[in-house]
Amino acid sequence: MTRALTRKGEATRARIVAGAAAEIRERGVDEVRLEDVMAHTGTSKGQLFHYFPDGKEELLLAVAQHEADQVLTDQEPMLSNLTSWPAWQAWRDRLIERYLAQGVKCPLNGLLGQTGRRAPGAQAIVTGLMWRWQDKITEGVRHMQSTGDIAPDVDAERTAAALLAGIQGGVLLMLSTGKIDHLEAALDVTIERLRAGRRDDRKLEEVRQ
Amino acid sequence: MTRALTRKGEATRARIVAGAAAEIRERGVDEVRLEDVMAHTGTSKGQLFHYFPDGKEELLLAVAQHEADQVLTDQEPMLSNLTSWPAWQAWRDRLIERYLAQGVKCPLNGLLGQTGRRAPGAQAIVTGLMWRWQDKITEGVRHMQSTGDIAPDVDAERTAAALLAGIQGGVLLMLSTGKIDHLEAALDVTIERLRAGRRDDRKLEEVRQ
DNA sequence: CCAGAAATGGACCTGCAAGTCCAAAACCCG
DNA sequence: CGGGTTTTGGACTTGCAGGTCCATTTCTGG
Repeated sequence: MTRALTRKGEATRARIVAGAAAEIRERGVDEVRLEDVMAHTGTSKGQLFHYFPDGKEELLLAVAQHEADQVLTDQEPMLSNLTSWPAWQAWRDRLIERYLAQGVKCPLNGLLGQTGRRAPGAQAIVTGLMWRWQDKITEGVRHMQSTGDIAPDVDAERTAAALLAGIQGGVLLMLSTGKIDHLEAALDVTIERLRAGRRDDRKLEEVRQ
Repeated sequence: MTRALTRKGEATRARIVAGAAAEIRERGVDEVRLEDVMAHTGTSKGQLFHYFPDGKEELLLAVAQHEADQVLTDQEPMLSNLTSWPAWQAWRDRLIERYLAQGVKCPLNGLLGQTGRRAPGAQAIVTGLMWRWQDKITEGVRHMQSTGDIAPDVDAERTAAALLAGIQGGVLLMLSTGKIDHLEAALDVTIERLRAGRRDDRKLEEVRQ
């Protein structure tokens, strides 16, 4: 019943989701009409409601999932290999690069605020994304602790939460200011301090000896 | 010409803005119809368009300004007196308290994403708010440096940017997770490290002597 | 090649919410 | 008071975007 999609159907559905996502990134959630999606993807209204019987809401949900997946994928393989300071730097650079390229077009922007109220499901998708994201960072911090690059008394979970907050806020501020400074500051200050804290410890030990 | 409001008119206008703001906080920007505002403020359509000739857009702009002003006001007098560690703590506590009380109802939420595209003016309002906010924090950091509580080599501007990003991200994450953990983590980790950095320096100096 | 199912196109319907308009009431000031 | 202005109420218009429907075409499996 729920499974009745031909290969062609599958393709069309994917095309609609991708097109809608692009359109939303470009114009914003509430500026996008179904008609825009149709024009942009070369589909008809019949198709839209064939693949998304619940209409716009269902489509937005699919787009949300699509975009959320993309966010983490774009950070790989760096995000899953935060095992040395150069690796952290590479991840940091990738983030900056990605959001610089993306500019003001943030896929999650609309998802959080507006869509979040409309579709309760969207909220869940975003929340899930954030958890996964934070888990990856926590994992990275723990690994650095295991190699002695980060002091063992650092609360990995808490630090990851703070760093994630900094990233999200940095992106958010980029949306209104148009500059990437806050994202850079949040990333660099946090990472620098993680390193510096350890370096100070070492200095302390060196001096004490 | 631009000035033709009686005291009564002034009052009505203010009532409309305040009512609309409340409604938006409660239901979200795009769920609020002019009719809702009318019902909630006991006004008629004629009045709405009398005080806001450009309609919804102009009203939203007025609401944005109203809310933006409120955000900083709510942090006073702490925000303007970040002159000791207890003062920083008091400010931090005020922020947490405020956002805990506010819950998921963030006035800026809609302003950034959705309204930002609709009304270019709203973008400017939010950006202005962020600048003023960051300036206050920078000032606080500088003051702490002048009293020797924060190391002089700390980049005040950059640190403030990172802290502001953390706050914004923390609030944002609260909107989707419903928990205040990220905001707490962002504030505490950053402030703790500002203090710890200095403490380490002192330890270093003590040990060296 | 042929049923039956899926995919497609597009005309049509419908409801709603922003915006218009004007007449009546309240108000201000000399 | 009284004339002019502001304020108020609410009926009416309008456009639009989401959603419905069905006829037609294309695909799939045997």
